[in-house]
Amino acid sequence: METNNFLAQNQIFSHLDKSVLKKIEASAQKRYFQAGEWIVHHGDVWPYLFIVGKGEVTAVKESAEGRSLTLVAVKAGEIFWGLAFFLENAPMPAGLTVSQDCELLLWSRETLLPSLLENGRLSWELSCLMIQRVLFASEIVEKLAFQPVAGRLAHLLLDQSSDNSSEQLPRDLTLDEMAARIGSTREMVCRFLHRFSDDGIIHITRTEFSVTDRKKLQDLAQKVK
Amino acid sequence: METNNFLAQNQIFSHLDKSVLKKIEASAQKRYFQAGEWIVHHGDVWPYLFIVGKGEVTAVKESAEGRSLTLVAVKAGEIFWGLAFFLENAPMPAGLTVSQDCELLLWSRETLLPSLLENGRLSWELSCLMIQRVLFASEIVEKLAFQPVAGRLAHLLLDQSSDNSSEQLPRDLTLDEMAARIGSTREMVCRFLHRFSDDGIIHITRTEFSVTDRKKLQDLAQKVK
DNA sequence: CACCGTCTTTGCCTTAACGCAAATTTATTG
DNA sequence: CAATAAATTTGCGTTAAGGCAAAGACGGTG
Repeated sequence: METNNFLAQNQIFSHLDKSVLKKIEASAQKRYFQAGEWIVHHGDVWPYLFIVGKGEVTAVKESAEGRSLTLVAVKAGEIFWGLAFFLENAPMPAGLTVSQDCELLLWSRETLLPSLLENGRLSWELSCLMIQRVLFASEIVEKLAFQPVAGRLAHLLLDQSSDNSSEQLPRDLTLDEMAARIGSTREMVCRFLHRFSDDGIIHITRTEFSVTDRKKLQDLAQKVK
Repeated sequence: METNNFLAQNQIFSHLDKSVLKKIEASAQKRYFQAGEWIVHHGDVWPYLFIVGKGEVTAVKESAEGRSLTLVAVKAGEIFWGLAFFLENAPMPAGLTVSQDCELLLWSRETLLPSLLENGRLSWELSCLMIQRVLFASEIVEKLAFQPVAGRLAHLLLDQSSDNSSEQLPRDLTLDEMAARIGSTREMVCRFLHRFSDDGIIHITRTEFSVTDRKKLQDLAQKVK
């Protein structure tokens, strides 16, 4: 089974004995979802922890009036959970939706809890993982509270282009998706993209974009006005 | 020692054997701080976990231009930590400051980690605690992203007055402090307080306030425009 | 190729939020 | 009680952000 290998590569499970790993692996359910499907809706009680085998899952908050905010994208090899996995009967504060067709390996609370209680290291690693997510949330808060839209967008563009300095990159997010990630609207994103373009910071076409002045973009992202 | 009892009352430690508890308790340092002092500044690497014995500690994010956002208030009996307790060399994403003279019982990473690794239950409880904090952060995000200032302020007022329906309550937060909790400014808070008052939702004097129309206030807090 | 649905772009207008400065009130301390 | 500091309140002007609507642009698909 290649899955064995797959699990062992994960930060959380990597320190377990082979035997324990096998037991845990055997107790997992495999589930498949298609892009656009909801795995869980906001408010549901969902006591599962999962690792993404293939594809991508995103956690999304939604306001009554359709606006939404993407909190995190969980990619292949990464772990995520329903709140009720930890806190019984706690409803999801955000929904989970599938951004790319995916395969999940998931455990219910009852299934995994015994292993967690027996293995201090396993629980510890889980704590560390959660801390990383706390950190991530903390950044979102900071940006929402202090950075104006321009700064948040600049940040997003930097993430997207990572280090690929000045290459042409496909625009694989729609304006609505970008807006959802930075907590704004389609129109705002569009305007700022073109403003950046006018200022010679990025170059943009309908299908591609490239960062021409990475430094200025970083300045914008830093400016914690 | 009454401290023994104190620790045992905590969610995290309550399930430990007396012997383990004693060992953990013995390994803690006691530290005292005065209101206004900083325990750690944003950006510092601080590998400690602590429980508040007396007083209150708050976690605060600050922008370059003096504006600040209070993330959480840690009260007596509650636990908090520096990021580096979990992630080596990770700098604090927020500072910790003392809102009321306090006594902390704290452990360094090296001190407590062995106990965590040995005791699955202890690590697990810690995970659960962190999840509660994640949840809290998630609410902050939601409010910042979707709720206008009025809604966030309404929320704060409801928290402050908890269930004490229509009693007169002391105004123990300054406008600046309120502003810091909802991510806005002194002036905004002042204006909305008086607007609420004009609308007959609250009654307010310089030193006290009371909620006269709890339902309307809840409506405002709900309105996830 | 014509049609449809989705996405992007832009102009125009409204509102929310903020910053500054000044006036006023309250608290504190010698 | 005077003097000073801190906190509150208000007016006024500015900017950021958003909503609506209409006009392109594009990619399919029949």
